[in-house]
Amino acid sequence: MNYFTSTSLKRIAESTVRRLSLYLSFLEGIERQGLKTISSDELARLGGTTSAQVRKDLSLFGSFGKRGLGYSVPELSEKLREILGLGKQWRVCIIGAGKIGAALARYRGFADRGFIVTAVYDSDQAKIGKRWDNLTVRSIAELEKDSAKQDFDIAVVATPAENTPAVVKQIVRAGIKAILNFAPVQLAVPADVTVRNVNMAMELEGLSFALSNRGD
Amino acid sequence: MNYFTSTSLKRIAESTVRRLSLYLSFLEGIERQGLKTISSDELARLGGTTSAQVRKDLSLFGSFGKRGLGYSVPELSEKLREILGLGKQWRVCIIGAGKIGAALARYRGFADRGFIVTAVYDSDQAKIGKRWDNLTVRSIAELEKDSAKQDFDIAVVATPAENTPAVVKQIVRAGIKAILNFAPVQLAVPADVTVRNVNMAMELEGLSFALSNRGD
DNA sequence: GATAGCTTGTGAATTACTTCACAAGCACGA
DNA sequence: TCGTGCTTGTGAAGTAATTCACAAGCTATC
Repeated sequence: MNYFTSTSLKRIAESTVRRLSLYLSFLEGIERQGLKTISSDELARLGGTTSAQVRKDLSLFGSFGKRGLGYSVPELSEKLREILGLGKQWRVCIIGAGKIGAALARYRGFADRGFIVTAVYDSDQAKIGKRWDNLTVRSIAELEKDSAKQDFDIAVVATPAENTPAVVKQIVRAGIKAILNFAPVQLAVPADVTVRNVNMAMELEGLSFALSNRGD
Repeated sequence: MNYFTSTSLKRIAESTVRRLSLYLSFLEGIERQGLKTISSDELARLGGTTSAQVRKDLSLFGSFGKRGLGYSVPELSEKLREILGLGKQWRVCIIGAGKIGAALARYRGFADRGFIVTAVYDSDQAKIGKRWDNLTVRSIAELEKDSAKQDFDIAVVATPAENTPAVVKQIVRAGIKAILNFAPVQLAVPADVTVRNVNMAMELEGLSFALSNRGD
């Protein structure tokens, strides 16, 4: 199923997708508590939004609730997992075997959600060949060739800012269409490659701004 | 200077603040290259946005450019640092001495930008008292009392989901007004507390969604 | 000191996102 | 079977963010 083409022609906003993700995490908690149904109003309260927003978000993909009753928790979870593409396992490679790369390679949250780290790359000769748990750090030069075999879905970029543009070129050349970027630079990629940035400096500066500009 | 009250009455959107942060990082790179001026058009290209957007963002805070010339790189950097509140040092405490907390405590990027980690807390007796570089892990029970002395500006939450609501209550009670949240839950805080969430699962799911819903 | 060439700053127009508000539908009890 | 109470799904209205488009202003050159 494909929500850009078959179901609807609407472009789905990134903010909507973030909320869907959030709703799913709430539903999983609620499922564990054993509750069977939930209303848009309760979901909204958990997510800090409005019930209309919740219903609108879901209505972009279909009609999953029952009037008068709310949404079936397991059914809606399942639908959200399907919408978000969490039914399958995604093959992830990490580029950059520094501190962040190392932390990510060990991060349990990846595997828990079906994101399997299958390789780690670096350009530093000193790091290439080192073993990390069950992975061996490989040369970035091998990425394109490896990708042909392993068919990576997602590349995680955890390289120093200055190396990043070159690394991104190689990722694109390897045909990978999704990038999770931890480097503090904006990536230049073709339109068919999706990038999500995680940039701690930016988050901290947002807090700094808020603290500096409160009503006092 | 306070951009909510004195300069303008406009509420500044989070997306605007993110972009300002991004512009600043570009300007710093350009400054190192020794270039003296930059146009809104060049900044826009670096940031993947439009020149009108750049000019609009900056115009919310004043008029920093010269028609025909562009913006002075050092002058605009300085203005942005001022707007973002980066002139001073912010006192940061980390709550949660697990893997993420440990990685964050050592993260150089904090100090580089004026965010000084001055304490680490946990509720686990096994962790309390351990030394981390020049910090000792303290009991979360001490947070409120410590904060009265140390006056933390920002709390970084890196606790397991289930402990997080209780931890957040203590942060709020300690009078801390800004939280960087790594826990995969939505925080309930009063309106005068600013929260930024860093949630890797959500980013990955965004990529998963994009991969699942491309035109094919 | 006039002209040409750029680039800003900003109202107006457009596009995107959120909220309102209510008809329609379901469950349950009388 | 009918009525009551609740909750969805969704057009319409409202709000927010982005882009357009152009007058105004600066620099350099002749």
